[in-house]
Order: sequence, then C-alpha cells, then structure tokens
Amino acid sequence: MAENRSSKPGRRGRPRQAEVARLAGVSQTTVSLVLGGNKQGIALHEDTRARVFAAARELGYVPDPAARRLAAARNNLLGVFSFTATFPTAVEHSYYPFLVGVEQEAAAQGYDLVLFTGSSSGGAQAGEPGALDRVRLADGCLFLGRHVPEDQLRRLVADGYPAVHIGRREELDGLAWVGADYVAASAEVVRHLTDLGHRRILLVREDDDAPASTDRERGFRTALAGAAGPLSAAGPARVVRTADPAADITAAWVRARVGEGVTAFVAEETDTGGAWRALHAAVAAAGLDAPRDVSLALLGSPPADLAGARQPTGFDIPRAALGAAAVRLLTALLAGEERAEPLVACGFRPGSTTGPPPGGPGTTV
Amino acid sequence: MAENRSSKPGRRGRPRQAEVARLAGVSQTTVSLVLGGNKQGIALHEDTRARVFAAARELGYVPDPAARRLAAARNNLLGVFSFTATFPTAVEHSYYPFLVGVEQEAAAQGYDLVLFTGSSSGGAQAGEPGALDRVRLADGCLFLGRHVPEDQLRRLVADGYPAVHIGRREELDGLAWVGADYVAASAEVVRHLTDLGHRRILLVREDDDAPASTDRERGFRTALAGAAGPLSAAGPARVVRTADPAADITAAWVRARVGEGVTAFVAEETDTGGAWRALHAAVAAAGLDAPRDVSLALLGSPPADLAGARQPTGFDIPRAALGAAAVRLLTALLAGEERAEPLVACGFRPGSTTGPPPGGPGTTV
DNA sequence: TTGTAAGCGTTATCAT
DNA sequence: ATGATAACGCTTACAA
Repeated sequence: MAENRSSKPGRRGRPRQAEVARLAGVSQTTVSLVLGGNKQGIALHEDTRARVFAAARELGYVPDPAARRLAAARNNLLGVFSFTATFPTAVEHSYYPFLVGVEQEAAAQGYDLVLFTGSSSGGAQAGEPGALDRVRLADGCLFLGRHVPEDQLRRLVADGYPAVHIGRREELDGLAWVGADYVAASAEVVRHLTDLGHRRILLVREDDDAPASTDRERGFRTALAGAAGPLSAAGPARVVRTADPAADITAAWVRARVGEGVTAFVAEETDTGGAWRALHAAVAAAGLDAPRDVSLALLGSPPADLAGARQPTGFDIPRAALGAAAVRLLTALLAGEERAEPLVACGFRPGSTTGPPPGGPGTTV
Repeated sequence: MAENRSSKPGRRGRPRQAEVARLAGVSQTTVSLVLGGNKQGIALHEDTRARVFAAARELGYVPDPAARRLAAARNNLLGVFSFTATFPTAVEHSYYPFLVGVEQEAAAQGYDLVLFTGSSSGGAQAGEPGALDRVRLADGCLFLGRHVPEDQLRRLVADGYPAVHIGRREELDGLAWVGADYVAASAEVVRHLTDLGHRRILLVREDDDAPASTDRERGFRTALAGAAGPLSAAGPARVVRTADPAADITAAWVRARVGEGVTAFVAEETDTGGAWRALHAAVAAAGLDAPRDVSLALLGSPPADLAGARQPTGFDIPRAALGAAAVRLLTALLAGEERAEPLVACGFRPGSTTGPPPGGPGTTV
C-alpha cells in the first residue's frame, strides 16, 4: 500500500482525473478523453464536455507530467541542460542570451521549460554518470556548453531521445544541433574590408582548431578569394596563428605588418577574447588609430570589459535567434519531422573601426 | 492497451528493472530495493546486491524519472512564474538577476526548475483564468512581478499549494514572500549622511504609497530620529512628495533648499527612476557638484541609462540573494517547516556622491 | 456516446 | 532476506 497521500510533499490536494470525474458524474476515462483534447476523434456529448471542463476548472485540475509521460504521452515540457553553470555570477558565461529566444519560442509553441540545474555547484554534476538521464522527464531537451559528457549524450541520442545542441557539434553522430554561420558572417566582414579598398588583410587567430575558429578562417579565405584586385600577390602570411596573443601581437609587430603594406587586421572572437584584446592593445600602443591609420575588425562580439571602447566592426552572434531555432528544431524532432537548416545567420555590425585604407582604395603600400 | 512502445518518444530500448531482475535472477522488487539505495534499511544479501548491480551495469539500466516520480509522489521540480515577460529584450525588466540565486539554491537543494512561459507573448497569458494552475505541476512555485492575478494566486494558496512570492506582498493573506529590507537599508544610507555631519536632509519621493516607498521613508525617518544633533529643528519638510519629479525638482528648487540649509538630498528608487533622475539633473543644472556642494544619495540602484554617471551612494537590492532566500523558504514550506525571516538585507553602496557638508560637520547654514 | 480495464516503470507494503 | 502485489495518475484499446 502506498503511503498516506496527505504526507506526500507537494501534492496536497492536487486533484486528479478521478476526482474531476466524480464531480462531473462521468468516468475517469471520459475526463481523460475530454481533457486530453480527444485526439482519437471520439464523439462526445457537448454536455459531457462542458461538465468535465467545469469540474476540472473548479478543482484546478492539472495533469501530472510524470504520469502523462509514463503513459507515453507528452508533457509539453522542454528541457534545458547546460554543461556550464546555468546562471553563473560571471554573466559572460551565462546562457541567458540564448534563453531569451528559447523561452519566447517555447512559449509560442506552448511548451514550458525545465531548467535542469545540472552543473551548478551543489547539484548533481554533469559529469556524474546518469546525471543527464534526468532530462528524460521532458519531451525533449536542449543542450549547451563547451564540454559535453559525450558518452551520456550519445546514449540519450542512441535511445532516440530528442536532443538538440546549441552550437555546432558534429562529433556526436546523430546529435541534432543549431549553430551560427561563422563562415558567412566572417566572409561578410572581410568583404566589407575589401569593398572599402583594403588589399592586404591579416587574420589573427588563436592556435587551436575549434570548429568556431576553423569556420571563421574559412570565411576569411572565401571572401579574399572572391575579391577583385591584387589580393593574391605574394606577401606575408595572411593568417597568423598565435598561442599567446598578448606576447606575440605587440606594437612592434603591428608596425612591422603595416610597414609591409597591411591596412586591415581581423581578429577572431574566442572565449577569452585574447586575440582581439591583444590586437586592440597593440594598435593603440603603436600609436595608431582605427580607422584612421588601420582598419580593425572582429569576427564576433567584443568581450564585456571592452564594451566601453569603440564598437568594433564585426558581427554579432544572434544568441536569441539561435535559442529560438533550437526550440524549433527540437519541436520538429518531436513531431517526427526532418531537420531544417541548422545554421543561423549572424548580424553584421558596422561598428566604427573600419574605413578606407590610408592611402586610398587599392593601395598596397 | 498502450501503443506499441517503440513508438513512444524517448523510450526506445531502455531496459527496465524487470529485465535487470530477470538477468540477475531476482524479483523486480529486489532490483528496486537494491538500486533505490535501500532507504528502508532492509537487509539484503551482499550476493544479491552484487548480482543486481552487475546485471544493471550490463544492460545499462537507467531508472525512468517519470515512473520514479509518479511512484514517489514528488517531482523535485520548483516552478518559477513571472507576471511580467519572463525574458524580455529589455534586460532591466528581466528576472534574470533573481534567477541566478534561484538556480543556485535550487541546485543545492536538488531541485530542477520549471520556467512557466506564462506571460510571454504567444503563450498563455497570466490573466487567463486557469493559467496559474499549470504551476501545480511543480512541487511548489516562486512568483514574481508587479501585477499579480490575485484571485488565482489566492486559490492556489488556499488549496495549500506551496507558493512564495519574491518581493513583499502582504495583501494576499497567507502567501509567503521574501523581500528586501528597504527600511534597514534606507536607514543605513541616511545614517551614513548624518555620520558625515549632515543635519538637514531631504527625501524626495514620488507620490504613491507602494510598500517599497513607504518602507524607504520609514527607514529615512528612523535614521533621522536616531541621529544626534539639531535634527528636529524647525525647517522645511524633510520629506517631499511629488507626482511629477521632472517638473517639481528643478534647479531653482534645489538652490532654494540649499539656501535653507539643506546639505543632502536623498531620492527613492522607483520603476522609472524619476525622482533620482530629476534630482540628479536639477543639481547639475543648479551648477552644484556632488559631493562638493551637496551630498546625494539614492535609496536603491540607479537606472541603467545613468550607469555611466558617478556611482550614487545608496544600496543595492540583493536580487540573487532574494532568489536564493525564496527557494529556501519554498523548500522549507515543502518540508512543512515554519517560515523564517522574510527580509533580506541590502548591501550598502558607498558610491561617490556623498561627503561632509560644505561648511563642515554640523553646519546648519 | 461512455465505461472498463490494461498497462507505463517505479516505490512501498505487506506476506513469506 | 526476498517476492507478490497494490498503488502512483494517466492514456488508450476495446467492450458496452
């Protein structure tokens, strides 16, 4: 026998279908039928429907999500699981910007959200085996964060659990994801520079091979390949990799590159913003002004602590749009539909660090 | 008969306790007992335990949270319902700062969060009858926002549903709440001024009787009453109410008050920040500098658009702490415990708009 | 048109 | 020390 129900926490007086049925003078099945939207298209007396609705409203009936799920129906719950602290004090690592879109789209589609407090201190760590299984309570789940517990996620996916990762994640076969189109966005920024007349453009990137970095370089190269003029002329490498931007990107280095005819620098955005930060500082230290002496562009958004500085030309990752796209993809998955285009366009940000090259368009030195 | 299980989303091929039992050669009950941690302290053969664990690992058994929660009659879900748009684009109206604390504390207590997309555009509006009933899905729920659908909330509370409002809300009898201690915080700010030597201090408040305003005035008066010196000397009213701060708080007005011996102005924080904004502008327009000529304090935090200006002396509402306190109160409610202290202390913000009165401490003109 | 009954995968209460 | 067995609240085939 189950424990006395009044001693069960969180359930005091929560009405069930049986009680609604009693009040309405019908069977519990009928209540389920009426309240469940009658998917089977079974004929029901309008009278009965009305009485059931009235009774349900009077009692404040709400279906139990667990029971619903157990009975193989759906919850109208979408999970959100972050592998980094969900609401960290450091805002820049928060997933709030995504949540803006997730929440809006979820609302639009009639879903509530379950925030799995996965990785916060005190809660179950995402690393713990089985930590991810909690998400099965929801109809489907959104995942985000840098470090994914691959095994667990793979398992979930293999089991056919609807999961969508926010951010490109192709190493997990079969995992659906939505991501920002860094290639196109980067190309657009560089094209902006070539359109202004720049011919010698340098990309400063950090020394790792994350997809986000690779994509940006690809966009950079694409735009250069498509530009008119003496772009392919011999000269210094157009892409500079550095494991330690602060040490390598110095005022002297910038002066040297400018001396070689470089008129524009492009930095990739990373976690730390190291490349941009270093470039920014080095240009200033070299006594150069952007966009007067050189043009500067950032393939992404500036770190928060540089918010006071001049808005860099670049692009913004449409976090809210990504969140919304993720929800759309997830609900499509739930409906058994095919996945759509996973890439979301980034918005070009004109900023004010770019202009024509000092010597006029097309100048190479 | 239920639908073929392979068509049930998220459930394909997941082994259940029954299968583990079969493999281990025990009953399903025993599996539950062993895997469930044996809370009842029932004696079990080490052999049996080992066999069950082995079988579970071999099959990759993972308990179904829905089933678990259905049987256990709780779901470890805490609801969050906001009466204003949950994730509005305008960050200043978002409840994110509260969520930081809510999420951390919830995680610490082993709860996940359900974000009811109640008031967002597209979702069910909070005004709709029955919209609030969705929260019954969670073991308990946090509410926040200015405009509460009283009837629905009252009903929830009357039903014994564990609910906590973030922000003082005494008009709903029996509704638990946590709020910021504006009285103490305001008193501290004013005491800071009297300690500096100010004796003629004016409070500028808007003309409504919201609890938040009343509390601040009370703190203001408390501090003045407790200060040494000729504070009670006759003079202009120490509290000024205005329905239109921008119109009433002018440069001329400020000059007149200063002429009467006022050395410090205090404004309350409101939604619009109107009082502070007006005071700030008027003092500047009067050609006065804070803290050189007058001291200025704000009973709260400055509006976002004044973030660039000098940090006003005042206090900060500890939103994260409030969220955490709300969660603690809610879980206490769930455990059937008494409610604790509902007031959370605000942090004093030194700022840089206060200093000694121009003529030196104690000067009255 | 409505009701009966069989699950869904657990947990908890009994008997053995 | 273990195993039937009855809930938990719901959905859904099927009988009436």
